[in-house]
Amino acid sequence: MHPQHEHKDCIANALEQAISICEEKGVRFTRLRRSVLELVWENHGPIKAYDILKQLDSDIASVKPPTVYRALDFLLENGLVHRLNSLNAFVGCSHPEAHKDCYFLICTECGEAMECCSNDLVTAITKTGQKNDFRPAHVTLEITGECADCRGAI
Amino acid sequence: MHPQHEHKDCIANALEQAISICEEKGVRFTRLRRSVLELVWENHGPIKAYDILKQLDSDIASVKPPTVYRALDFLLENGLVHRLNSLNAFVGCSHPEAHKDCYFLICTECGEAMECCSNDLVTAITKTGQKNDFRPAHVTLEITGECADCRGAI
DNA sequence: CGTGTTATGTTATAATATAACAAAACAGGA
DNA sequence: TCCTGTTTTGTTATATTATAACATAACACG
Repeated sequence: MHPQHEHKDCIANALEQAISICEEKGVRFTRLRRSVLELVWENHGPIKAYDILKQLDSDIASVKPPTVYRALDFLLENGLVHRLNSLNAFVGCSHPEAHKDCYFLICTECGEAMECCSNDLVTAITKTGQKNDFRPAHVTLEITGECADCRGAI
Repeated sequence: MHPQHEHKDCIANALEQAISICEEKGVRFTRLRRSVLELVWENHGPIKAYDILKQLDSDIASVKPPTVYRALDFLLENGLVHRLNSLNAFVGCSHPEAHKDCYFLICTECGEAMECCSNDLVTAITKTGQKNDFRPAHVTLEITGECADCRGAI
């Protein structure tokens, strides 16, 4: 699903963006929040809260669930990560500067989640809202299936 | 969100459809499965597994979680209910004869979930799959926001 | 350097879901 | 009918995901 790119670069890039976004918004990008975001990106795919917990635990001493959930809440609120409801998992947002409704192609084979935007989808959803006299606040669109790589590999 | 219709009718209708679908598929629509489907419909909105559990418990003696989850799994597999991932809840499918990808407008005010189908959305999703060389298996599309009734009521 | 605010630590527990095995109900042929 | 394999349900235990509530620490800024 992803070419063999320098993943370190995208982690570094995500962190830099996070720093500048938080600065701009006047919110604190603390060490903990940074560590969590880092772990999310290092994982390179959807990661679960308790897996973050475990990984933090090996670094720092005895981290408890609320610590992780609070950091994740912060990251969600500030558009730095997305939550995948169908997996109870989290992924880094790949365009946090313009964080908005987007959708995910989730491969059930390799577990990767590809973040996408589509104007067609956005307009379709907007129209839908208007037709039903409904004011959308948040969209969850998750498509599970098989990605090209995994299909090819069979 | 829903006109004052005879809700009993739609429960009865849902049960009849369930019976005929199960018969057609050669699967067993047992008393338990029927009770669970009934409770889902009676609730008239998304209902959680443990609420079903509680309600069954008052009827029959001491129902345990697996009982409910197994019945829900059956109903999901046979297209009789949908699962709303963003709520961890379940709703009856309003067109089980043609159960397929559809989406939900979920009002955060009244909690109702409106099931919709939209060809525009289906085509947009299909196109998206093709463009990304991804073979979609299942689509979760849940839009939270405010429905006309609730907005009007303010 | 005090003080209010924001963030983190800590304990406990709530809410959601499944594994694994036992008992029962059912279906279909001998 | 009754045997037998299959499907369903019961039961116990436990895994997984998430939050409430209150204590302590870190920070920001006058």
